[in-house]
Amino acid sequence: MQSFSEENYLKTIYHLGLKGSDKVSPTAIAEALKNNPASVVDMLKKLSDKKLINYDKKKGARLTEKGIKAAADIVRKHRLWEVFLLQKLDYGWDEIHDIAEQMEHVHHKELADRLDKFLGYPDFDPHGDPIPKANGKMAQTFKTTLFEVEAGKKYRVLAVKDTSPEFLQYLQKLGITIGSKLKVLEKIAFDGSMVIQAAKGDKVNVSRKFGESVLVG
Amino acid sequence: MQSFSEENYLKTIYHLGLKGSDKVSPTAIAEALKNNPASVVDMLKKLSDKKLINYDKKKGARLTEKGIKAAADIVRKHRLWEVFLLQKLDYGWDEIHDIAEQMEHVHHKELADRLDKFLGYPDFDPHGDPIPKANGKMAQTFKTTLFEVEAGKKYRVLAVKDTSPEFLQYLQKLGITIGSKLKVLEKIAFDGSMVIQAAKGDKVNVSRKFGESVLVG
DNA sequence: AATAAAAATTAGTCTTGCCTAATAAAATAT
DNA sequence: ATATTTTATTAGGCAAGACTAATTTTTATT
Repeated sequence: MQSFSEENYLKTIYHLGLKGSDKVSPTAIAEALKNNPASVVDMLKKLSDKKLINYDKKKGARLTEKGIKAAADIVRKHRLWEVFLLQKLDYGWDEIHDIAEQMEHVHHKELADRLDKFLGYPDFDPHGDPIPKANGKMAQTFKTTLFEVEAGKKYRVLAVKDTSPEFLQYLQKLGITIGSKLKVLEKIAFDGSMVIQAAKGDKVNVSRKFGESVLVG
Repeated sequence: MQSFSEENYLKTIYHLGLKGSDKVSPTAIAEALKNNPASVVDMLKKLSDKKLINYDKKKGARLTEKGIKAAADIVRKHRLWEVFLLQKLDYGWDEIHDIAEQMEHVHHKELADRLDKFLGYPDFDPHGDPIPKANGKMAQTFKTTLFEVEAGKKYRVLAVKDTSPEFLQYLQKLGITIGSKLKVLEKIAFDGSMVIQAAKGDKVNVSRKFGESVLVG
């Protein structure tokens, strides 16, 4: 069993490993965790001893099979709890992350599976990130942004990429929430903006930035 | 904000304060937490400094207003999560305590209230213990054990007092679970045992110990 | 290749929360 | 009232996980 701190490192290495194409270095980890690089080196040593990572100055930190399993489990729980908090407790998009950050560390062998079942086996969390399955695999992150879709069609809002209060308040003002239906009326080639209409809203023109922040399907 | 450890001390002092008639002493706390008394003394000093308790060798540890609020909040979350785990995730009576022990430390100002609402404002947890309300008050713990009831009447199982695997397996074997209806057919004065019949079960004679472990209403 | 800049590492410290051992204080028994 | 036992407290240590400062190694620049 890992400590909270160890789990946070594993999670960070997992994310950095998937994201960046370059190696997962102590400085990168330190930056992500807002820790000191010296502390990171200590921890990398510890995680190496526990066979959760392989660390090599050249290649950076790499999760072992065991480490991947542990990290994916934490990410899985994090994202499942986010779904729970949003769907069941009616929390806002901007609040769920910090709470899930705590809940992901709750341990019990069947917890993730039971929660998954209770929530109806969701594939994505409310931020559009795929939820790892029990086997560690995850749905291909096939997110389409509103910006990419064709004019004239209807879509459903699946998630959002931006969780700033400003954006969320704007969405609220437009009557858009997760699950809302949107119709794309027109795409303006000039600046990437588009005219859309929410189920029970007026026609509005939204910016390219807006379009890129809304995930639909 | 308190650390996990501080929260566990507060919770323990809260419970010991309600239960026992005598003072909450370092040894009593140490025993409950399976800690060394010396460690307890350290922590009592710390909690005193934080104005969460008053400690006096004569009177023992007493929660301040602030301490009561903090402790009740933890207990509230613990018991609400127990209800969640049992009702929503279908965990067994014997498993929920340890998980709730972890979940009670998740912080967010509205969390308890939202969870409470989601669960339909339950008054008792699955072990029959009253759930503190948002204001810190709790329903009078008016638990009737099966042992105390009259013969000839029907009751509903509200909770259980004993959570040993042996007892829970026995219940399962008898087809009894939370919410089950029971009919008390006969009470045997000789040894306090009684003949009962579960909704879809046969007549069985159960011991006094059994009767005292089942809470009904 | 020499030098400057950035990254990694080591050494030493701090805080939290626990421990053991030793001592002081209080309660209980004789 | 004194001796014994129990309880509380102090002192000193330890491990985890963070930090700063100093040093070494690596990478980039000229």
